[in-house]
Amino acid sequence: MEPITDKKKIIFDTTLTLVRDHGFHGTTMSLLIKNSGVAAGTIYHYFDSKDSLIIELHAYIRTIMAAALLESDDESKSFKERFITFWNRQWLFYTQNPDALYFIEQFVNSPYYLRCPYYQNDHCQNIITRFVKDGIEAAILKQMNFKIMGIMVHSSVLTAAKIKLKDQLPMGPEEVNQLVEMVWDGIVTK
Amino acid sequence: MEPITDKKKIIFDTTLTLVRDHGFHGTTMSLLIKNSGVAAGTIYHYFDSKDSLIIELHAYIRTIMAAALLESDDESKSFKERFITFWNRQWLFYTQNPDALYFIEQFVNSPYYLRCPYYQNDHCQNIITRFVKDGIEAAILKQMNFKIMGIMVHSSVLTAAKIKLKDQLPMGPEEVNQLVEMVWDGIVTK
Amino acid sequence: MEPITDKKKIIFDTTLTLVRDHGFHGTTMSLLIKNSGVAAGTIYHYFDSKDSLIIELHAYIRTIMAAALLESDDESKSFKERFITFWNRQWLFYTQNPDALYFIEQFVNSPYYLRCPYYQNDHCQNIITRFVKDGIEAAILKQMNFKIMGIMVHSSVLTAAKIKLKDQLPMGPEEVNQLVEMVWDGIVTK
Amino acid sequence: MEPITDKKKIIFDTTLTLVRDHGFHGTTMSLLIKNSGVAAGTIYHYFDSKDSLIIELHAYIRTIMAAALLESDDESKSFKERFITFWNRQWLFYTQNPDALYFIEQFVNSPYYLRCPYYQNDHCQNIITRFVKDGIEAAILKQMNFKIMGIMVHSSVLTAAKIKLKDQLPMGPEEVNQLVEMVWDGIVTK
DNA sequence: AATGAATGAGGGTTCATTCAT
DNA sequence: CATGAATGAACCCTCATTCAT
Repeated sequence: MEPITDKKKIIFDTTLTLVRDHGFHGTTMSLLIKNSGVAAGTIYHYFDSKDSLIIELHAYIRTIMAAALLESDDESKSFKERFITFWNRQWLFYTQNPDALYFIEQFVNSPYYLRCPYYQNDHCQNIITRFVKDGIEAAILKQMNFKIMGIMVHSSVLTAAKIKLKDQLPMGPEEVNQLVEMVWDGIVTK
Repeated sequence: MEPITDKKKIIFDTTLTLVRDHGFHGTTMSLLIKNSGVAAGTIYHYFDSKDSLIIELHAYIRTIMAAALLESDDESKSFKERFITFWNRQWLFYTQNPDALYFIEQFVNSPYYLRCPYYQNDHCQNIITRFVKDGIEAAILKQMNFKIMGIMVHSSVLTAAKIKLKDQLPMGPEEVNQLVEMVWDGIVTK
Repeated sequence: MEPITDKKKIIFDTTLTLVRDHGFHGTTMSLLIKNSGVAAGTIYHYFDSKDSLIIELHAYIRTIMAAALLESDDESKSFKERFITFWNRQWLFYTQNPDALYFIEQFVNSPYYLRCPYYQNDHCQNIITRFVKDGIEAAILKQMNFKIMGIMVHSSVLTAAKIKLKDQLPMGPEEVNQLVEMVWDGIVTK
Repeated sequence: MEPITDKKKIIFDTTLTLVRDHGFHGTTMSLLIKNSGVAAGTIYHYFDSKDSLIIELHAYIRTIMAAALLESDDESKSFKERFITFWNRQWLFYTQNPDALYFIEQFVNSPYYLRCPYYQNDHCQNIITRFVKDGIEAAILKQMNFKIMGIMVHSSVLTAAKIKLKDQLPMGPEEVNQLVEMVWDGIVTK
């Protein structure tokens, strides 16, 4: 990925905020122009179209997210401990980047998603999936399709983060621990 | 709920299909007019605006879904068996009504949702939540906030159904059974 | 003119109020339907179109106005006294029927007016004009085109009434008397 | 007042013509777009809405009119001569700018007018009113509310111009002189 | 006579996008 | 690189009007 210029970053960040506040549909180019302070022509200098801006923004978020998730995985620890770390790291990313979460949720459930080149083999969850795969092969986790299990685990993070962000139910450290235990109990071999 | 006139039903059904094919934003009134065969004025005779059509459609789907889920719950069976039945019934509804699933997913992740009167206490999942609550109180299920558990369980159905509908991973009866077991193992008291 | 049925009167009166409140353009058929409580079909039973409703309403107002103005003209009085009576009668009609005044003002300045059969020889002011004509022929009033003088006199009533109705300038009996005197001094032979 | 760009002037002029030909209501945006040759988006680049276009156009006409009326007032002449000059200048403006006259008449009798910031203290007639005020204070004119007299005088010009433009009654220099004399005789102290 | 559901042309307006500067 | 005036297709919606009941 080419280095991201200042203008591009401004455009990305503004779009992200707009999508959170006005939804996908409500994020019009004219709003983006107004809020970013970047001229129409300039935006079209960096992006072919609104669609490709959205798609590139999605890729950009994935890059950031991947960086956040790939921090040191201490292989000396137990598998369960490593799983909990993975789950929490993803949880942290989503809860600390609510704009990104909201954007991704909208993106994945929109026709845009179908146009992504990586649409097939990636649900922003490759990392967790690969880890899960190892667990299944080592017979620590239940014997089932690892991709399905990966998606289910990732979905549990996503759902938990959305509950947290909606701020209508208690979701402190205790509740989070309960949740990870619940997910772990579900996937681990009995 | 008042009886739904023919015209209203036609409008609802056409909208549902359109949202699946073109997404929320791509479902324009002119498309709806063309595909439903109902005149613009007529649509606005029944609905105040496009927005309220969408919101009413959501309420309509929920009514249908509730009816599908509330079929006889055999209390003589074991709690686990009853849970599996609940899970499967919801799964069936989503996989047999993919338009509804797609619509709901878009709806819930859009600014529309915030405007629903029932936004607070209902995620189209009250039924499963109430059941889960009983299980927790009976100490069959883990001691945790029942609303959170309800949302998590419902989310597992939703995610599974989406995997099925995307049709890129195997999701036959066997996989479904594995999934329900996985979810059950997660929530049941150890 | 045929006797006016109840429904017709309701429609007329509602239209008059609507035109005052929302202006000519803002008086839509659907508003009229809602406010009058008369069904769309019924309105179209009595009137060919919105245009003809408006035009008939204008004719209706003129009939009412003519009746109000044609009250006994005491020919034994002096010409000036009779003039003042005429002026005041017209003034009273306009100030007591502001809806009618507002309607007429809008009507006369709209393309509707051109379509009136009586457009040519009547400015709702025939009565004053005929009276003025007598005064000119009797050399009491200045020698000039009597139609022009009639229009000018009528215009003075209209303008005075509008000032009164706008209620931003003092317009009590004294001011009205000053005004009639002013107009009289203008038209009377020196 | 900021300098008016070419596009804005084209839009103004086209609107003025359209309002004369089709009335206020009949001046649709699509007609304006077609006749002006300016794209829809461009019109909305300069004006917030059709309403504000109309309101700004009114302000624009007033500016032009004020300029036309404010030409040299020779204070060495007699008050009557100066009055006649004022009256005639206003008369000339209206008869030479019939579009403007027709527009103003419609505007003043429409709900738009109420939304003007200058609605209260200005009937496009401040100039004549100020002049009249001086005459009253100098006891040349009758003792009465100067604002009312100003409105009445202005109304006489307006009515005379409308007679002229309707072209159904003779309104040559002679008739105009008769009219000014009539108005003067009305307002001057006896 | 009276209703009001149904119509669809046309209303005002916004949109993503372009291009001369 | 950057600008923002200009574009016109397409948007949502309202309108006067009709007609089966």
